[in-house]
Amino acid sequence: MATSHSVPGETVKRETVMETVSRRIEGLIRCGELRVGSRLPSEPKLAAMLGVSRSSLREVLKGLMFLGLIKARPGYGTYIQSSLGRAVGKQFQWMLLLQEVKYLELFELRKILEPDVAALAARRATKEDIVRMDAAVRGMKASFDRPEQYMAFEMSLHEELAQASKNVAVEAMLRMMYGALAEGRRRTLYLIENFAGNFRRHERIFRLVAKRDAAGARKAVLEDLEYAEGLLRQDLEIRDSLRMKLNKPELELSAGKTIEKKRPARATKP
Amino acid sequence: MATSHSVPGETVKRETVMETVSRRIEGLIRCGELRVGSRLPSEPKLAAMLGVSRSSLREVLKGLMFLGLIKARPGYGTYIQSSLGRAVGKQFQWMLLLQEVKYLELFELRKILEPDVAALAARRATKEDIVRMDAAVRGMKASFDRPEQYMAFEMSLHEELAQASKNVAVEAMLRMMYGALAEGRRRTLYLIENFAGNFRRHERIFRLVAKRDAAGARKAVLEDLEYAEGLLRQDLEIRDSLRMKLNKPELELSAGKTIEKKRPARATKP
DNA sequence: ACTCTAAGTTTGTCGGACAAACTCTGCGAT
DNA sequence: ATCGCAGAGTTTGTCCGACAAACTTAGAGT
Repeated sequence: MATSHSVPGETVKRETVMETVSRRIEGLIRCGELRVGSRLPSEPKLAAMLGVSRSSLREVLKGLMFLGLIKARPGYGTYIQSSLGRAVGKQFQWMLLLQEVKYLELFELRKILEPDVAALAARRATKEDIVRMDAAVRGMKASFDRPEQYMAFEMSLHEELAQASKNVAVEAMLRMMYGALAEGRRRTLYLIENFAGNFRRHERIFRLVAKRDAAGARKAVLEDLEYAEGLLRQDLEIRDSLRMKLNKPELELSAGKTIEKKRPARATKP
Repeated sequence: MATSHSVPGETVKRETVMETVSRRIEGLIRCGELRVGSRLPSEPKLAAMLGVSRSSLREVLKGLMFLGLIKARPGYGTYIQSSLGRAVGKQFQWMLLLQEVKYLELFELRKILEPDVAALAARRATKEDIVRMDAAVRGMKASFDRPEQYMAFEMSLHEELAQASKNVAVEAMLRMMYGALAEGRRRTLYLIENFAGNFRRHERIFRLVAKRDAAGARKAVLEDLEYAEGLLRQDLEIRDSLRMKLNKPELELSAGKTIEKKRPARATKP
């Protein structure tokens, strides 16, 4: 690498429109003109204000949409969204998809984060938080025969715990991980042969948090994670030994396959 | 697709082109057609393959660029990037900008993550990792009179520690935090009156990691973080008491005075 | 063998046009 | 007076075509 020695000419690196517009919008937020919930001017107006074309502006807005910063609705407008929306953490999903991150690495991260989060929750959870956690636990108990519903309630319990930590940064981090883990959890779902045991561990976590036992909650979470990690290791070993490859290519790059639309088929290139 | 008519009562919510294209590209990655370093077909070709216009495709690609998944260069092409590029973590910067996350919350997160990361690094760092960390420490020692350079070397040390943990997920998380913290660190820079003390704590961390003393490294990192947190609290108190407002609006939204006939005046009632 | 020009490819930006989706108003019926 | 519904108006979604800018590559010239 070492591309830092580009001494000759000091490559000016002209600012692209994307950077310009992004910086201007950042300026609007910084000076208080825009905040969470604010409505942006319509695209033609904003484009005129920023001195760029609507096409270029739209590309930037689309980028901000992917980041979950704004949300646009036809006929309504574009609004600045709370960053805790569901869009947070797409990057981690892509990393998993590209196999840059292994599931076991995510579990190691969980073992670092979640015990302390539970400890924070034990100290800071409000009565309302505890009520919602209780609802999640009851939901789990009533869903032993519906695995997907059970997992949904378990995820809900984890999210409530994150929220009870009263730390938005921690909550955002956990949301990222959970988003990435969602698929993995679906794959290991069939491995949970013992719902009663899983439920017992989670109920114990909830009870300890409700009792404000930070140390106990921390320990209980760690135990649960180590059990789940064991399941994942089993799953990975099975997959490794079988080497099953049932990937169905959805689209080949080398084929000029087009989607039929209501528009007349364009003359495909030679 | 053939979603021309919708079944009453079942809001179909037609899939937008953005979702379609994003899903198709995900499929290309999933089936192995695209991987890190791969080159995407040129925009006109890819647009034809996916059956969408280049404009729509470009908006999606721009979104993926904001996520750091791809990088485009004029006259060269568009390539799938490693997620560990610098683009990871923009979301956290926006969250900070929108004041949804407080700096103190980030420090709480750091106190959860970094001690364990240092412990991991102490166990897993390669000789090369240690050499690079040593270089960073030496750089710090030689930059007492150049604050910005000193901070750069300190940041480098933190990044090397993250890399030495040999956990990409952990590394990505830390990179996000550091990206968001960069601005905050710049603001608290003038508060570091004692570079020698700061250096001593960091050098101690490095020595413990090099000695494979995981427990010691964990404790040393926690101490450093608590010292830095103290500095941040001082800074915040000063700002709070002064209430300095020197924000210069870069652009007014209400510039368009041509709207006279009807003022929308949406109150955005809760 | 080297340099520089030229062509070709690819992304960046622009402008306009129309469709789709939504909000809001106002009219009419109950 | 209240409710329902159609219409107008606004805003985003998608498409098309064109040109500029930036880069790669190949070839001509020295």
